[in-house]
Amino acid sequence: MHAGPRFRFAPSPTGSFHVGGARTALQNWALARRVGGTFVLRIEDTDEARNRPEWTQGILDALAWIGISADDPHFEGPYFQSSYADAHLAAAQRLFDDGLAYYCDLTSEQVQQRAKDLGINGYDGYSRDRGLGPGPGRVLRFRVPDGATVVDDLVRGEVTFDNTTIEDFVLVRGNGTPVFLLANVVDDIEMAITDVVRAEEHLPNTPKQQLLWQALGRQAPRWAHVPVLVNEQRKKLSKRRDKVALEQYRDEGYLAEAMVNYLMTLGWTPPGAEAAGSEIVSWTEIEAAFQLEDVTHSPAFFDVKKLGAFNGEYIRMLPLDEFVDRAGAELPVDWDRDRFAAIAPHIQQRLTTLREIPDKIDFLFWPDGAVVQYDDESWAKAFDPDWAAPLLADVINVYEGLVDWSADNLKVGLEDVMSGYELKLGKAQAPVRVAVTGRSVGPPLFESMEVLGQSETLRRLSMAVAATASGGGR
RNA sequence: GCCCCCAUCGUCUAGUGGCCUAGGACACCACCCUUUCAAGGUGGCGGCACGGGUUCGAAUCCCGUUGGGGGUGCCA
Repeated sequence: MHAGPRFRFAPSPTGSFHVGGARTALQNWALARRVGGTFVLRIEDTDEARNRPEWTQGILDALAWIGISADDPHFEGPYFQSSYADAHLAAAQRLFDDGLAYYCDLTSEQVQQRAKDLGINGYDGYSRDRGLGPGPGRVLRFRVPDGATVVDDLVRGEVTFDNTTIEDFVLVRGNGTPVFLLANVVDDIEMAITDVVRAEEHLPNTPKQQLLWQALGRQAPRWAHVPVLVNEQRKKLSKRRDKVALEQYRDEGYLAEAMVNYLMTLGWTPPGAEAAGSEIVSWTEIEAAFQLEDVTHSPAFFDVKKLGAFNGEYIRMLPLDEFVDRAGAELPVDWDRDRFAAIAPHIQQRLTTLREIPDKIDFLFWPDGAVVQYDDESWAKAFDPDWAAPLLADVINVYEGLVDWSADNLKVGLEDVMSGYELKLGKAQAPVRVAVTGRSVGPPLFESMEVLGQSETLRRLSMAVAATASGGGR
């Protein structure tokens, strides 16, 4: 337990973890650790969520993936909103007793009707002075005081709201249950939260919350509203339209380090990034430097392309054995791990995500004797020249006699053959590549053939020669 | 409707009145390297929304316009 500031992160379980949530979690985490404070996790659970413990576990897993570990001394929780229900109602009662809230018997339809008739917006304070007590169907409303509410925001400065634009909002529903806004504030008070760092979409509700803190006799926390993440249409990232599930990126082979780094550069630039000519920064550096005052004010487009660029860099930075390890998890279980390790150094530089690996090297793992499925376009291009088939035959001859089956020798062998055709390596390798891999692009050819082995390589080469003789790739 | 926020290359951003001929990153283009594809290297394209002020001087301060976003429930 740390004595410092207490940052809260309060996700609602929905079955998937939003990348925007991941970013605010990370920001809270960086701050909490840097200032020696606490990251307080509170699950805003609902009835549905309570019946689905795996949703809560999903949040914990997602947080752990991006480096926010429940075992860390700066981590506290998880707490659950539902377990504070009594406190929510007690607070409501206090507000009523103190005259800071009052009951109203208007239904929402009636409120709407009144607004329409009077030509006003929302609720007009109809029951403010009617002295109603609690009763079935009656809601408890907060008595918004006169004046103005100034929200002092760490990223935006002072934001002033005229209290006349804030209607007497509901605290407790007609059925006796507290609304989210009240629950939220009471929870924050119960958990002694001192810093609320969250997405900008919550800014308009902040004056209500601040008023509630004050009415409950507490000093409001420090607020910070960071810009939202948007899609290419500049709309808030939504589950419906956009790819926002952190788990999905994880499953597609994005590295947590890359995701974390990218997320943190949205709305903030690590100091020194410009001088270094790179935005790739370690978490240690991020944690040491991140501060709310430096966060941008405008929404940021979540650019998967740039994420991919970061991811590629992180993959390339991995030590080879670690790359083999992590990539191994993405491979079909029946693939020979030693064989993969042999080709690994040659594909590490060619990836955006780990997920792409199988498609790039599947030809190394076809069962022996398999019929090569040629890509039509690749075949047509490689075997269109009339030298292709004869060259392949010559290559087979040379390769059959190779004693030391190594990439270097394979290269020399092809070079010997191609000199007779006055070809450059770039051209000459094409039919060989298509014959062996079925495609015109892929990992370095000679290294691939070395891994494939002599007999299987020769078999495939012969197969292609036979196919040219019969007039096509299929 | 009402309230709030925002506005620098296509995108993410640096910039807090003179260091700005507006810098970097991603993307894009060209060239180099090259065993296809990448990676790497070099170079290029490309921006202060608009209009008024303030000031000797404005991307930077003020006002307005326009544009974008968010909020606005007896949802969470």
